[in-house]
Amino acid sequence: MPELPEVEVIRRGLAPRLRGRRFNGVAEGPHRLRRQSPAPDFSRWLPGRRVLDLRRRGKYLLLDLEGGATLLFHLGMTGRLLLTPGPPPPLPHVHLTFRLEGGLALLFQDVRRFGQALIFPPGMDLTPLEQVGREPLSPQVTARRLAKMARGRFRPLKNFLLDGRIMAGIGNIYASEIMFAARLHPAAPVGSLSPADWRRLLRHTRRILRAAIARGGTTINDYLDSHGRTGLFQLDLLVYGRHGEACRKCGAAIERLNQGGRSTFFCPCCQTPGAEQGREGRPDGACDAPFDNVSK
DNA sequence: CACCCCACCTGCGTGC
DNA sequence: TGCACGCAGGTGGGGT
Repeated sequence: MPELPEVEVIRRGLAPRLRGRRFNGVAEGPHRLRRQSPAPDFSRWLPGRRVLDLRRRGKYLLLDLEGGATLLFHLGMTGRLLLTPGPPPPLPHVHLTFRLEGGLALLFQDVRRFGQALIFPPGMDLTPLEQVGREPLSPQVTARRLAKMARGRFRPLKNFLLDGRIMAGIGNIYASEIMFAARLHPAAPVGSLSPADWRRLLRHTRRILRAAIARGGTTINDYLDSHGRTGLFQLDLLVYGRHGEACRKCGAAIERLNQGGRSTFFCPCCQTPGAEQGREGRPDGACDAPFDNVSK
């Protein structure tokens, strides 16, 4: 579930309440996450240590602890980090309960258990981050660099966007939204994009990620922030989950495509392969749609 | 190396 | 009502 914007919203929600706060202890649930440190490791490095800062890398959330240890979280598809002021409520699927000073409890709840919670002792490499690509919201990513990484490659644009080793943090929802905004077809071989395509793609990537953060993320089914609140960006989605509905720009029916076992949503009219040049300068809604599309 | 595919889980909506 | 099936925001390991 949580992509870059959702993890960033969680980070911003937790940071002011966790900074400077000491961990007391940890309790495990009956089931383990896909990757989860053994309880003795948490017990060794958490109790008595203060949280110095919270960082995000891609979809990973990192808590820097006093003394140099790092607590790393990944929320997988359905993970939540909930901070409760008092005794934690008896919620289902809570796999870790971190107790902090002042009576706070940080709960890791995850229905599908694809999430990760790992403690790294001081000085140890954060191995999960080694493969994480550059931050799309940082100047480290440039259109030129993306074009270079795509040169000579034939993989579909959608797969390229979802490849976290290239740009970190883009998931299935925002990939579709970004390609729609940039008017690029999800199956387009990445090596075929022009420099202008890459500039447009990066510009919309940043715009959409920032807008989603400002809206508190996207809640489809499960996502809640650290206060237990939903996001609002689902109201701004233009293609994701809108299979069969009318494109908001041209009226054509949004289509669903299966790429690598995952759904991609796109407008067959606005995102026609190779049609970009011919459309420059034309207003929205002026693509050559098949006819029964300005409807509903 | 580049790329594909499935496994890992539970829950929910749909259609028969 | 019940049941089978498909699908869901993520990685990561193994195969071609």
